[in-house]
Amino acid sequence: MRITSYADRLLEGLERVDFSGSMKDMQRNWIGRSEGAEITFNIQHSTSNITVYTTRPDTIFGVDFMVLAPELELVNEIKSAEQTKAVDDYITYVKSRSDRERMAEVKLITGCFTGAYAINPFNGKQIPIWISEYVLAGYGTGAIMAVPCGDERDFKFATHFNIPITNIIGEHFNGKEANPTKDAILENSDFLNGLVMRDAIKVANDKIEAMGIGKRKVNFRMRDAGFSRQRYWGEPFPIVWQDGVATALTEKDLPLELPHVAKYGPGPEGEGPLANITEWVNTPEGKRETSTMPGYAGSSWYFLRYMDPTNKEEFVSRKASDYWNSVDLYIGGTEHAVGHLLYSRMWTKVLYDLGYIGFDEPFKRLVNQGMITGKSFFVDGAIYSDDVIDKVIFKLQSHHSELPFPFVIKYDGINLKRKEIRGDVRLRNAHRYLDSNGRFTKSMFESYCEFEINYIIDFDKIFVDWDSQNKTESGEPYLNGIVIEKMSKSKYNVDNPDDMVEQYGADTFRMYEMFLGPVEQSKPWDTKGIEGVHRFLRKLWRLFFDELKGKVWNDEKANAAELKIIHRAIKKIEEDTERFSFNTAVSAFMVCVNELADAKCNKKEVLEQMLILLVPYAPHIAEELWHELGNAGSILDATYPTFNPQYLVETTKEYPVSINGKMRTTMNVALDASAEEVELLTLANEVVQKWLEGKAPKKFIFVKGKMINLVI
RNA sequence: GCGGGUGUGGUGAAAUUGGUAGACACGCUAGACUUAGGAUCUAGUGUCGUGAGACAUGGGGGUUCGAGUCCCUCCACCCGCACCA
Repeated sequence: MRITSYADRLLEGLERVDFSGSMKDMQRNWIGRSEGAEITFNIQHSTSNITVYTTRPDTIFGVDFMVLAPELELVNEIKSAEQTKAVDDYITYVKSRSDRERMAEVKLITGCFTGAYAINPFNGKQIPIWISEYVLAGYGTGAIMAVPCGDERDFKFATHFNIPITNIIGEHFNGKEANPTKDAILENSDFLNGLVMRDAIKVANDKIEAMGIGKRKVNFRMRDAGFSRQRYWGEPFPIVWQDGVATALTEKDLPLELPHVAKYGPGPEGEGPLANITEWVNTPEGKRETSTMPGYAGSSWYFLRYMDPTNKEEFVSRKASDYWNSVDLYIGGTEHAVGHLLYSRMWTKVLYDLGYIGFDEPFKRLVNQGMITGKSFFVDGAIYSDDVIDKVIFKLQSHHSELPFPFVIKYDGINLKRKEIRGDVRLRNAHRYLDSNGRFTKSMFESYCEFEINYIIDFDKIFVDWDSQNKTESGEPYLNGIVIEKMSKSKYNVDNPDDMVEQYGADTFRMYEMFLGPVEQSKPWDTKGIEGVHRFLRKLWRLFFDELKGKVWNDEKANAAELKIIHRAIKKIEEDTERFSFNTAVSAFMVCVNELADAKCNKKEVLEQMLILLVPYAPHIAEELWHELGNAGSILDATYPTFNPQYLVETTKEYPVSINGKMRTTMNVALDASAEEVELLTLANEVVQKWLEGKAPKKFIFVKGKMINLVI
């Protein structure tokens, strides 16, 4: 799927949407637009040439060598007779290395001289051509011009292989490290001499294009995406094949649905599971395509279908999509930043270009909820008895997913020995075995092991070896290798929400998630606090029904104090909800319920207002109590309460009184008192007089409605 | 390495515009009611100090009558990306 064709528009569209800065950065970074030039170099004693991509054509006179990706066919063409063996050996070496190894050993400098030379088109200088795995075949042209005085990797490469370095930036280059500046004045650079590099880029590009040896070029890091999967779960392609020709199904045969299958095994010759269902694959028109679409196919446009879900003619009518327009608010995680959220933006643009919808960005506003983090426990090594070391190590390396646990050992009581395992070893699901202080102690470890392993070994040794400083008050040792990280099945640090919903109900769970902290922040998951929210909902219920007395709610008229309580809540909850501050809104509900309980207010007039506010936070209990109050119809159709400021009007304020900025006492003063009146009251205050010690204050500061401060 | 974010009690956090730091909860300590409590209610709970008070928002500096909030600087942790020429 040619998402690269939309790269520029995907960048441009980011200017028009309300996404977080980091989300925009991640997408920009992923698209990875760079402006530069392609320059073609002739090769000495050869009719072939090399085209490199560079963003710094201004450094063309600092080129000391060229580097090709080892995979390029050109390498075999140009390698000299003397270097053939070395080049072939190097290519073999590169092929033997996995991507994993390459990534893990970025700092390892490897490479090989090809024996060939390129010619600098401006000064005719011979430039040795090397190959190295640090140049990627898939980006740009797979070839670079190396400028060691200005590029860190080029510099390290040159130093490693003793390639002489040309300095084109004078004192800006110290010979010890590259300087990637664009602000230096060029030297040793022929027609670019004396120019600031930033400006020289344009001059060099103009000259390169005028000479016909290259052209300006924009590159993207983003790649096109494969659009088929050898899997069962995914939309099937409405395509049949006959004699190698693909034909689309006619509309009367749509939609094409997945056939039901008994099992999902892979098909023959690496095909997907659908290939096993011959009665589905073989049609009179030919063989069906057996690959299915990737996950991002459906997720790229489902929100459009929601606008017109029963439409049998089109995926969405223009009338419906014009009415609903793009999504006003999307709440989702950053993990979709460069997948789903980029693909759906592209699809929307495609559908817009085809005229099917009238907007080209799917989501107007995007709020990223923070990740829920979990505690993971690690050990950096283990103690084994000799007879099982080999077995355990083998299991670690070859069956990592089946790894039982590094302490699965038979301890013979004598032959203990510490064996380092490469990398930390995760104690799977150890977070379920913590003491009340969240520590993984020796006794918790014992219950953990009974569950996981067959043999128990010398615990004291493990715990003491780990860190002898870690002791609980009772002297019990505990492990300290805790990492707070993303909660994830693959990290074995998850808690299943279903269990909590089972125990407390969906309202409690929902509200607790909101209560944890700001939506956009990542938060540690700790189920201890859930009790507080659950208690709140029970307390709310008791405003309506008493355990012994039954119904306690009544139809009495609310008094001023009660109206003040509920209107303060209306104001706060509405404001907090508007700014996505759900945690403080939940606390406002708690304050409201606490105050109503203290005031012994069980009045329907007040309570039903609160229930309507509560709908988005605890929908089930709100709906249920709404009906208990004798209301017909759903609470969802009730009118949202309107805040009335007159219930909150105050005539006096309890002012904080500070001396030199430090709060010393408070004073109740009428809100309409003048500054002069307040000053007299302040100076007469007992606490203030004590601090003044008979002296006159240097300065009196009064901020109406806020505070009083005396400088002495 | 580059980009983004976060640091406040024992814990999750609040403080929306520079104006009473710790709201609201969890946990903990007492007590009440109870055959019982994993129910409910009451009181207390940042640290030090008998007290008046002193010290407290990652560390250090600054601006201000006043700083969690603004400025400079350093540190730690988390999340992305990572040989992108």
